[in-house]
Amino acid sequence: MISGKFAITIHILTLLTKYPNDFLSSEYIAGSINLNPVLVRKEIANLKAHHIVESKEGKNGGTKLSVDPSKITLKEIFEMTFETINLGYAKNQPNPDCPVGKKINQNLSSLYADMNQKVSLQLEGISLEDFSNQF
Amino acid sequence: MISGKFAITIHILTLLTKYPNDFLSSEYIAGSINLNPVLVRKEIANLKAHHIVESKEGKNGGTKLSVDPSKITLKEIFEMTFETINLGYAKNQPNPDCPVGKKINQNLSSLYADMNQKVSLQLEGISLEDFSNQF
DNA sequence: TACATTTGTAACATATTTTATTACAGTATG
DNA sequence: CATACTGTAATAAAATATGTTACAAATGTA
Repeated sequence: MISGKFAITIHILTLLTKYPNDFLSSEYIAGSINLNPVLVRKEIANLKAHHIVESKEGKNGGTKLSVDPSKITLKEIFEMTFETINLGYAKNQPNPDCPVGKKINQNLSSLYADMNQKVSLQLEGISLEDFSNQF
Repeated sequence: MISGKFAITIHILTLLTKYPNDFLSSEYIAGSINLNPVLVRKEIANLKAHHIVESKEGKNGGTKLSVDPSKITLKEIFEMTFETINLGYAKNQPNPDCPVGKKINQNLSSLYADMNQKVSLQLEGISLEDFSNQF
């Protein structure tokens, strides 16, 4: 999994929104992000799985948006990248004999769930078109 | 830097809140978190720098809260751990000749700033005491 | 048809970040 | 003065993220 997936994905989608009629190659996109084309293709594979872009193989191939950028929000993009807001958990099984250790992850989970809800509400209000218009 | 700093710090502070009259050793705290005591001491060093805990060296030493847990909020704790909500940036200098590459980080920054504001508002409403009372 | 170009994907390599360990000087307690 | 702590640096190990190479399959075009 790529972290910073969201940032990369937004970058890709913004480019596709700017050139809605062209199939952009992963090489071209990678040139704008300054990232390895293979990583770009991996993120595109994810977007394809969510049916928001389509690719054409072979010569003059590439990728283009397959949805209306005014119809998709940053919240959906956020969710497509499998990202969630969280500030970490106790990774090493905390001590179950300690009242705090026993419940810490559960309580953090519920805190993070609330954080995600707040952020989702915000992201829901921003369409890909809105975001792209800033450029 | 420790990631999951927030989670570790909250864990430490919750324990200290539960035993407000004792100096807890880093070994004891590490036992609840199931983490290396040195890492616990590093996080405590940070808390000390923010004057919210105090430590005693030597035999029977340890750490205790030095503030009223009803007076400190998760927002302050969040900020003490130097964490911010962000979903990544273009790390490799994106292409400045591309209108998107040129502004992507700036636009992401501003998006993330809004996210942080939303989250901060939420965390501001939860005191350390509130959080600890869940255990 | 043959060639060039591009996606799709796997396998592997490198770099970065996190987490853990070891070590030991300094400090308080009894 | 022995013991049990903190404080901190140096180092090691593990985990994660990112980059590279390679190549099959697809597709447009000369």
